[in-house]
Amino acid sequence: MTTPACNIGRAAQASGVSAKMIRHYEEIGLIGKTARTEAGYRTYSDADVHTLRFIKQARNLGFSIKQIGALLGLWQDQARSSSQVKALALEHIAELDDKIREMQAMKATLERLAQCCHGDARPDCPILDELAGG
Amino acid sequence: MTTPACNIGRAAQASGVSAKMIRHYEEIGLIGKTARTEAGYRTYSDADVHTLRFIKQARNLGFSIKQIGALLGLWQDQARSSSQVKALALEHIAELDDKIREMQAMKATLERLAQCCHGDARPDCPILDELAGG
DNA sequence: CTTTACTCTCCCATTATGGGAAGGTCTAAC
DNA sequence: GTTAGACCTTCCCATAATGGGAGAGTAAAG
Repeated sequence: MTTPACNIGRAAQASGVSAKMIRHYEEIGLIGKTARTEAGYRTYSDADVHTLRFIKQARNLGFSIKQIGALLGLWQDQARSSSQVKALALEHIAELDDKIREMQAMKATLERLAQCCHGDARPDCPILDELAGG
Repeated sequence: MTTPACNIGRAAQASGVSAKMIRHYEEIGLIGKTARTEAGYRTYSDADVHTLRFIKQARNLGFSIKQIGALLGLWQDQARSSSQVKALALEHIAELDDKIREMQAMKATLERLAQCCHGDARPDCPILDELAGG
């Protein structure tokens, strides 16, 4: 039962990862070296495409490439413990939370300033005043 | 009244922008070409340092370099209208909001998955199942 | 003078993604 | 059979903002 293989273009379409990125992931070692035809074309089995979809999903959730490498390792490790996976997820949740809070603080400040700014033809502006250290 | 001038190190300390970044901002044209001593050392007037502090404040609020370029232009333009400044601020607020919402969505999904994951020594894990497209 | 602290310019790295060029290959239609 | 168009290959460049470090010159203080 030879697994049906496909080109990089088809793998890209099927996984949602661009061909450019698939090559990149191979280059940086996130995925193993891909099988090639005699002519040098990369070929992807269903399992390969599945891996790419996994990566895509993880990227959609904001995991970094490094984290995805760890997730892939756990995914393929039958002896993993779910606590390891959960730890990675919680770590990422904490990162997201930090960034969210940082941005919310920025947004709150900007909204306050924008509310104070009359926003008409006159030049005086509390936003610029704040930036200038007023 | 010659404005007291200082080295890049002092300007960095006084503005909160690293020397590396100050040079970079000059290179990309965010700030004008800096005055030099005969030996080639950059010198910064109080006004220059003030500009750097402005940039630092804007960075703290998450404005991009491009946006800061626009803000600097308005700051130095006596004929500006506050509506122009406000528009930039509102644009940036909208960007922040998009990113915040995106991250909150990621976080919500991850929290849901993490809650479902028992997080013990067993290998089965809904987080991996989700990434694998379960 | 010599040491120490500073500065200069270059080059490289990061993170994730894409654009584009120059050239080889596959396929379908003629 | 040949050819056009779609696809693939590698290689280089670019983005945004920041930093590290090397090698060489300069400033200031001992």
